[in-house]
Amino acid sequence: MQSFTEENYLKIIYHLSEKTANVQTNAIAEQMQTKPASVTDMIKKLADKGLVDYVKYQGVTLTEKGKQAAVDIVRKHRLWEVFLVSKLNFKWDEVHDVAEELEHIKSVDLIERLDEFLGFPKSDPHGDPIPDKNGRFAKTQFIKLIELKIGDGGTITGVSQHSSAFLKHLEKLGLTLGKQIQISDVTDFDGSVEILVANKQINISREVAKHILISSNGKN
Amino acid sequence: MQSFTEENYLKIIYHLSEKTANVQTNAIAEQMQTKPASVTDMIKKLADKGLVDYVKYQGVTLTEKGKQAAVDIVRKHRLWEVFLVSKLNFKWDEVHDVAEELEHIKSVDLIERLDEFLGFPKSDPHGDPIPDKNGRFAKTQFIKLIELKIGDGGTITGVSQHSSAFLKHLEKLGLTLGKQIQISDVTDFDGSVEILVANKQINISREVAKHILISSNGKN
DNA sequence: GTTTATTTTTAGGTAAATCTAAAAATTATT
DNA sequence: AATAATTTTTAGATTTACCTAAAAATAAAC
Ligand SMILES: [Mn+2]
Ligand SMILES: [Mn+2]
Ligand SMILES: [Mn+2]
Ligand SMILES: [Mn+2]
Repeated sequence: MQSFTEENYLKIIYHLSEKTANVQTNAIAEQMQTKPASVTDMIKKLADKGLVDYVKYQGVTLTEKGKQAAVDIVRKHRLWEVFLVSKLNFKWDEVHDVAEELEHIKSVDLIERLDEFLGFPKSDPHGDPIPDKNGRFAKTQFIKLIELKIGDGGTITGVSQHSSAFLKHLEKLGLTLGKQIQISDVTDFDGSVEILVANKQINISREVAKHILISSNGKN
Repeated sequence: MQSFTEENYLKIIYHLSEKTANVQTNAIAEQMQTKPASVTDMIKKLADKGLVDYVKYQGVTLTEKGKQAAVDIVRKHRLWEVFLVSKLNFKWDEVHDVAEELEHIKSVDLIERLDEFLGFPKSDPHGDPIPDKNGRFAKTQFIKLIELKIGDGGTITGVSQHSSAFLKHLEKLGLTLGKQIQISDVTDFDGSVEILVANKQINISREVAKHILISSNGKN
């Protein structure tokens, strides 16, 4: 059984592992909003518990056991986010902090029943996939909106940025999950993208386009 | 903002306050499953924070501020218990430990929305009243089943014992909240009580009868 | 009203998770 | 390859919530 803090470390290491195999001390410290010295201490503890493989100065990788623990927390986090949005009418930009606490409630029964209550959702309010109780993810095929060509279209199925500011901005633009979009034009000057959504033409910055994930219908 | 531990202390002091005005160190230690020395440490901290009034060797009483904090936790605990039973199909004997964790989630928004989602329940699965967001309890008029006379009847509206063993036993006897009962006889020999419930005569021990709360219809 | 028992507090210490400041290892730059 | 910059680790403290053992205060019994 892990402490809250250990669980938070495991989850962060898990997410950082998607970018680089060996996760660095400083990267963890930044995410945990703590100091590198503290991270080194915790890494040693996690290594002792067999949750990470650790070679001094070389960063860490999750062991199978550590990965399972991490995925379990991700599962809980995302299921709670679904609960907050679909049952308690939270907005998608309001759920993260609360889920950050709820994910640590320890009861296998609770999370299985919650999963059932929610109808076994496959993704959370930000489009992120929810692993099943065995830790398996449904395969997802996303492409960044920025990578689409003029004439390409698809459905908004996720975001790769979870800040409240970004999510509120998308909402104002009408760019929420499930919306159909099509690329009308790409501006040479600033890389901004002209898209057709709900029969309206809107312009979004390159920065915004980078963080919208599309399940593509291919060319049109 | 209080820590989990501080919150647990406040809640326990609150419950013990219902029996005696000045709550003793040893009583707190027993409930917290810790040692009296640890309790003294924590009491000092709570006194420093203005949550309890403390006179050495004389026990503690909650200040207005401490009482509010305690009632707030009781509110969360009971609302979560309702959620677990009414939405996730937990049994009334399975909810306590999980609610013990959930009650510490810090989000005013969350608990107000949960309250609304549950339809502003007035009592929890054990019949205990749920304070509103201002900390006010609806008045309740309970009488212990053991105190009823032959011929008296009423509705089961609460229990004063929350152990899983007791609750499972009640369930097996068909003595759940809302059931109508009437006293048929009281045995001189062992003080056990003969009652009529759902058209059946059953016998319950004095010990069981002590912990069932009835809203009485008076004599019959 | 002493003596005894109980309750409560103090003294001193441990473990978890953090910190700052300084040392060591690794990586990048000339 | 030597020097500089960056990253990471150690050393030594701090805070929170505990503990045990011993001392002090209060309550109960004789
Ligand atoms: Mn968390
Ligand atoms: Mn999410
Ligand atoms: Mn609790
Ligand atoms: Mn209850």
